This record gives sequence, C-alpha cells and structure tokens, in this order.
Amino acid sequence: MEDKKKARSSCGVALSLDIIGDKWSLLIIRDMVYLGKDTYGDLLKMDEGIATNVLADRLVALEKAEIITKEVFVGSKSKFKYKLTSKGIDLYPIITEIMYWGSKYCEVKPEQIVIAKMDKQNRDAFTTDVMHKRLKELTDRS
Amino acid sequence: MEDKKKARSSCGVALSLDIIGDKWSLLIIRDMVYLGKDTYGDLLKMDEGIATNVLADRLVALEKAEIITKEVFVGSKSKFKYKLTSKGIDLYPIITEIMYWGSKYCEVKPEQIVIAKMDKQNRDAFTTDVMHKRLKELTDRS
DNA sequence: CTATTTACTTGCATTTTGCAAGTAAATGCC
DNA sequence: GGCATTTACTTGCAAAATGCAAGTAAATAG
Repeated sequence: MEDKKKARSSCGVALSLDIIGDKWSLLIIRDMVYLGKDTYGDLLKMDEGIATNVLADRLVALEKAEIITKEVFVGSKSKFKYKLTSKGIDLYPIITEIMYWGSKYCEVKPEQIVIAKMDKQNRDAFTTDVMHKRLKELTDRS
Repeated sequence: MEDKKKARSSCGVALSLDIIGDKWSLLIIRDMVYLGKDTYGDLLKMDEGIATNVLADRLVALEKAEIITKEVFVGSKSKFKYKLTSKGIDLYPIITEIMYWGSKYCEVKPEQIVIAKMDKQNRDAFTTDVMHKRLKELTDRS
C-alpha cells in the first residue's frame, strides 16, 4: 500500500524531478497538452514508442501525483479518458522550454525550427495559448 | 567506442530528454549554474546525495554532449574544473520553470516560495541575470 | 455468437541507479 | 624524504527502472 519514495531533498527542482524526472512522463504530458490525446491507445501510438507496461505504470503514477485524472467515457465502459488537471497543464511551460532548447541544439524536425526562431515574447504567448485552450476544456465540462 | 544511443524521435522534447532526461543531470547543472560549483568534490556534496559513480558517469556524458567542459586547475594537477558551455547555461530556463512548478505544487523549503510568488516578468529577469553572470565568467577567461 | 477493440498484465532480459569499498596520483606538513 | 590527507575517481554487486514479446479479459461491433 505504501509506495511513495522519500524525497531526495526539499528543493523545488529535486521534488519536481522526483515526480516527472523520468524518461517518459513529460512526453506523455506533451502529447496530452499539445496534441490533445486522452486515451491509453492514442498515447501508446506516440512517435517515441513507449512500452505498454511503462505507459500503464506512468499513467498510474501521474494520476497519484494528481497531474492527470482517469474516468470512463460517457456511453462506454471499456474506454477510459485521461485528462490533465491544472497541475498537469502547468507543466507545459517546462515542456516549451525543453523544446526550445532542443530546437536550438539538437537536430529536430523542420516544424520545430519555427519555434526556435520565435523571440521569447512570442514563444510565451504561444505557450499561454495552448494552456488556456486546455484549461478551458477542463473548466467547461467539469 | 560507439555509445551514442539512437534518438527516440526527432522531436525537440524527446531529443533533449535523451540527453538531460535522467534523475541527476539537471541537478548537476542546477548546482553549477546557480551555486557556481565547478569541481567533482563540490558537486558530490549536493543536498540530494548523488552516488560517486553516477556523478562520474553523468559528468562524462555531459561533457560528450558539450554541456560542460573539463580542464585542470591552473597551478595544480590533481584538481579539475568543470565549466558550463553556453549550451549548458541555456538549460537554466528549463530549471527555472521546473523550480517554479515545484514551488507551486510541492513542499519546498521556504526560500523558494519567494520565487513562486514572483510574477513571470520578475522570474524571467532573475533567470536572465543568473545566465548573464555565468556567460560573463565564460567569456571573460576563455 | 464470433471477431475485434481497448486497456491493460505478465515474464523475463537489459539498462540505469544505489551503495560500500577500494585505488591512485598529487599535495600538505613535519 | 616520508607519511597522512586530499581529490577524483573505479570496481563489484544489489536493486530499481525500462524494454520487449506475449497473453488476458471485459466490452463492443457486426
């Protein structure tokens, strides 16, 4: 029953990384917030090829951390819908900064170079837009 | 000799996480950019208690990724100095966003709550200041 | 009522991390 | 010069996280 590991320290960076500092969590959040994915099946199809057991495991962990919620689809019993909480949506600025760094220093696909060329103000506006969209979905039908 | 794993995809987020998406890299960078640490010994003393072999391993990986450089101390042969490159310093905005999220949602130490209460403009200014300081050190004596 | 979809679980190999101890060159001190 | 200490690691082994292939089980579709 007990499974929360003890934190490494009380630094905000370390505490955050204890939750999302693994190989997959942020990629799951990325697809949810940016592409709007909300089912196990869709997330499983992500470009990077996450293993079935790892995805299942991460979804449980993210739910425990209150970053996502899980609910059954209306009018269905075998489909589940995963949704970001506001805590989860708030991870998007982190993802944006990571993407920006990547588009500056790694060989990313062409579309992302557009982001790299934006100035900070435009990037921030873009980020805020995506977050507002998700936050709206969240509050519209709660 | 060959040890570069193939990338999971060409997404900037995934490419970045292939480099810095482990339990320790960003904590090492944090101490270097924020606390100015530059030796193996100092980094080993970080609050979170990194293992000696893991630190050694990460330093090699970060050097290969051109995020840090390693050089001998002037006037010494048994001390090495690790320095961030500009690519490494550019990771700081990511760390700032992670710290901000942590200070908003985790139980961080009191000092960091100050950061959480700043508005975005002030946080960005703070981040830029720290980066400028490190960049200056880097260019002053290259 | 059979086939397919959806969301997983299970078992096992590989990789990464954690922990304790050991090493080895350089330096400090008398 | 010689011995303790500092500095920066390496080594060996245990535990945890990830990767891969296959299997399962309830619900839905036709």
